Amino acid sequence: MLKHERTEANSHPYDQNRTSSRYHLSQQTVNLCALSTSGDLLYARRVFHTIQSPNTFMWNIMIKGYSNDKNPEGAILLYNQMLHNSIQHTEYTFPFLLKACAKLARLEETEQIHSHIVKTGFSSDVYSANSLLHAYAKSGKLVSARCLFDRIAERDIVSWNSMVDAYVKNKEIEAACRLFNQTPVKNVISWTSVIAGCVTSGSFKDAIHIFQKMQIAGVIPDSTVLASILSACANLGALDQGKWIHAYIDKNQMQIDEALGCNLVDMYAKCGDIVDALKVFRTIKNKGVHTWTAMITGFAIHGCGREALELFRDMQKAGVKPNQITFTSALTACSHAGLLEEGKFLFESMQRSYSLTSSIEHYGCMVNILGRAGCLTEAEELIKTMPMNPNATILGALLSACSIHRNFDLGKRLGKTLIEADPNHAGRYIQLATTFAATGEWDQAVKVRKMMKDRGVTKFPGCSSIELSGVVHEFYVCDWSHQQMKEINLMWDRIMVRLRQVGYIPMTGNLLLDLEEEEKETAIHRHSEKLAIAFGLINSEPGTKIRVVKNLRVCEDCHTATKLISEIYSCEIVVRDRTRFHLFKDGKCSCGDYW
DNA sequence: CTAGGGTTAG
Repeated sequence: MLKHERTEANSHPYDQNRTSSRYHLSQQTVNLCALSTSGDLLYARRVFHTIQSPNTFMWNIMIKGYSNDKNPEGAILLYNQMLHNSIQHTEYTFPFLLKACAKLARLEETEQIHSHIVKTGFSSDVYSANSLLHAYAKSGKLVSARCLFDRIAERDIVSWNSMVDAYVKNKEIEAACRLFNQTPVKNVISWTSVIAGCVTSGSFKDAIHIFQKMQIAGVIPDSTVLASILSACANLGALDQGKWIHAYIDKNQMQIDEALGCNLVDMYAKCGDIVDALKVFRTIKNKGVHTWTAMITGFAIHGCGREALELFRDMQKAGVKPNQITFTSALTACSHAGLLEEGKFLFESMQRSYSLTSSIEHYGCMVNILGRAGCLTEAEELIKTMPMNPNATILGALLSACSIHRNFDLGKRLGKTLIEADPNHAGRYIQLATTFAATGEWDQAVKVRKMMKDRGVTKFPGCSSIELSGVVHEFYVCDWSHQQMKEINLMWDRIMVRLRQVGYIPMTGNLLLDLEEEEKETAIHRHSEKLAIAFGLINSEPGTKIRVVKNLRVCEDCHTATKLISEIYSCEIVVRDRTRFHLFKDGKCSCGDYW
């Protein structure tokens, strides 16, 4: 096809008196259009096709232009044309071409190009080898990538970094760290790769630790690594660390690009500081969909449904189109704030006005919204009529709604289905046992507990963390290893005395039935958030906000106790749950007791 | 004219 077009161009009258300077002009035009970010690839291609016999340089430029495009397919097509026309390669041809293959994760083409590289004698070119390594990694061919890496005679820093990144992207974090440690000379990209690897694998503390080592090694952070670290801070709820990064950015007058701004907003929001999140958000110019979505999510997890929806409208006024994730955030906002009608409207408009397909997550949000409002039949109906099979999350959401609205028949049915579907999930057994207990069917409840025990299913350990002067302290259920455990126990005893004075009764009904009543009390008082709160009260000035981050959802007893503690000690306690924030103040919680 | 690193939900 391409050849044909060129033949047509050749017959064009202007081409009859083509001069050398005209050729240069075309060359420059192609160059400019194909390479500049604001360039016009289509136009470059048109001009390219008017050139009778473009040299390799021009072909390379065109391939490069395509390799940077959203759809780099054209690079491969052009390369085929090049082969077809017997155009000679240069060492510049392969890196661009392989970049396109990498983007498209095209293994077959990568392998073919590999053999071309060998045949044409470019195997020793480190640029081509590194590009090839990267393309193999993107196709998931770790073994081929490593094999190639081992054979590169003169490995440079890019070879090492690409191989580390190959392990990271294929979820082999340990191998990545091993290779990183062997890397002879490291730059900021080397460090970023392992740090990002830690972040994606959930090792947030490791990420921060490695970042500190990076600074000790004298490597200057750039905005990419800071974006990763901010994400780690957001996940940990490490506000002080995050603020330090923000100050670093300001002090060094670093440009706040989309990703950095987005992560700053996300960090403040997830660390419980919605005011600063909004402050940063407002200063960001040219906000893209990521940034808007991060802020909407921030409002959502704080239970600020109205604000989230208002921002959703502002976003569209600003001409930014919401994507599927934006809708998940907006719907989550509705579910946490109990906005039934708004949620329904959003869910419908998503397909109608934005032609976005609803994923199972969106249906999940709707089930939560309907479930919270007590529309259980409607929620069940939605699950039945949705185009995909329900997963455990969605049925779990309906089950929670059943418990809240005391629809035990449906609850029991769902509980059984869920255990069958996911027999290693402890929470499902507990949900079902609790449902039986609620209807007085103790023997059934015991049976479910026993089934869980027999199958060796164990609860995911609850963990709460609290940041104190830049250090994140973690507490696990029934873990006594913290240095200050003695003081924490004494503090908790004192808290208990005052709690009982205001009429608090430990809620032990939902606990393991084979424990004595006293043991049950001990067990719930070892819940990680209670340890963290006691620790926070010991180590901070009276009146200081106490911020706790929990990996699971807060239990009802802890929720009640924390409300009372906020009143007794006149302090604000912010607990970040698995799904949202709870701001405890004057004996009340911002979630309105629905979570 | 070359190669490698980041973000929003659940």
